[in-house]
Amino acid sequence: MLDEARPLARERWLEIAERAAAGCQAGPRDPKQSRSRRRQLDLLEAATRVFARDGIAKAKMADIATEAGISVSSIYDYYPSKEDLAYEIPIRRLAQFYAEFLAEGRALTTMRERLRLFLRMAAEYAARNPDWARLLYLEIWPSVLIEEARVRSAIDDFGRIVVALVRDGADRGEWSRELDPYQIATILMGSITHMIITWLLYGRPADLAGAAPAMVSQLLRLVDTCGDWTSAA
Amino acid sequence: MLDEARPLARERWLEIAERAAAGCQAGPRDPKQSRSRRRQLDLLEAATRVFARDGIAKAKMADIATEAGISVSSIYDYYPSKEDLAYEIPIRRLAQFYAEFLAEGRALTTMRERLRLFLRMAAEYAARNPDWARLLYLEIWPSVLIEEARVRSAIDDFGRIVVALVRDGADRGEWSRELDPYQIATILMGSITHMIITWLLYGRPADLAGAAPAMVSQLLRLVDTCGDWTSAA
DNA sequence: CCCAATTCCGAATTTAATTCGCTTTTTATG
DNA sequence: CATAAAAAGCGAATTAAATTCGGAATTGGG
Repeated sequence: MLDEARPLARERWLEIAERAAAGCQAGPRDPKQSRSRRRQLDLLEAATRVFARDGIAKAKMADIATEAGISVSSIYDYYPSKEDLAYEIPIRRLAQFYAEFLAEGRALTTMRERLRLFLRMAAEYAARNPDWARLLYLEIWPSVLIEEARVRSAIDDFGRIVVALVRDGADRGEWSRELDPYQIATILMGSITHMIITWLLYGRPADLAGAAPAMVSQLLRLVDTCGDWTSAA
Repeated sequence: MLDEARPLARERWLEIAERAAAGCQAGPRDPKQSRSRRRQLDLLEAATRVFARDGIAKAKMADIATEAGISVSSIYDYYPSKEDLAYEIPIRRLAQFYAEFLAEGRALTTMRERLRLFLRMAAEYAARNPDWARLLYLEIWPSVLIEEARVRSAIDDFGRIVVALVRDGADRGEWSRELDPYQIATILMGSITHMIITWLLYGRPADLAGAAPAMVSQLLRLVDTCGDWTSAA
């Protein structure tokens, strides 16, 4: 049943990560004039700050407009509603995140290293973009209400990539086929996102990006039959 | 430095769990008439359903009032705002959950078993009360905005208990002192809550309570120097 | 059965998102 | 450069929904 003679056959993770990195076309409006294009970016940045500070529900369009230096009604020339404005933010950044992962992940040789990279990058990306992370992890990710296909899909890609990496690793014989890929993926994603959320809410660990590698090492022991014991810094 | 002669010294988990189970006094209003007392419970149940279905932000007080069979303005005789109404729900149920854990946990002898129990119960409780779980895990837990001390404290107790169990276990020599209790607690809580969230959002695993024990076994391998390999069902 | 406390509710009031119609700015063109 | 069409911008309504208010109805003890 073992087939070691299939090193590069169907790399699930590549296919999924490529699609995820490409996503994010067809935004609500594509400004023709350059002033407008600049304003749209200002608007997105202002919205990110206000949403991160007040939460989507409590944030006022008036505050966002002031912060962006435009009028309230102009916002509606860019996005049909407050929610659509909020959703655009993770959609764009997630695609960028997946693209960065793809670029760095290609260069690696094992699924184990790619898994390590992906989880580490998730923490680093959050540490580098705290406002965006607040919005994504504390407001949008868990929300029941989001049927908006583009957001849902961008978020789901996160899980799909982790599952694909775990399965690809099993295919390559980097760990046992007995492991349930969904269970392992749940543990990996859950632990990292929980660490990020704890950091966002309580500021602990103080150095999120610094703590991530140790966490990831600890987690990866789970995919080994019997992990080594050195890395629990 | 090792002190094996301190088996029962200061059981952190007991102290914390007792306080957590006691919490939840001093609700916004304590009805004097019996009709009113009954109505308040109807109101909380109606609110749980509507909040779970629509989310706190989109839920309409009018819907809750209709569902509870009272008028909109009467709700304000019980709770000062929509949010306070929403917060009351997890406050009550969490205290009940901690009380159940305390009752069952006392009977056990090792911290390892208590940890296993706590995590399994969290999944079972969510599976038994899906509306409540939607509200807690998808809306309230991650919310930045909750400064309301009673909610914050009830939720924080969840983490405090897990950390306490991990530390008590180390004190008793059930596992290594080298382990970072915060890191381990993050993994345990993050994995379980992520499993619950996935179940709430996507219905997978189909049988949440059934899948929990295997997940917990897998997780507990992390506190062993080298775990056994049989339980990854 | 009656009174005071408690509970209840319909009708304002208020806040904030969204829409609308007109003005200003930009870009392309003769 | 002048100018018209397209694009972008805005203030003033409109609308939706939470919250407040002032009395009407109900309850429980005497």
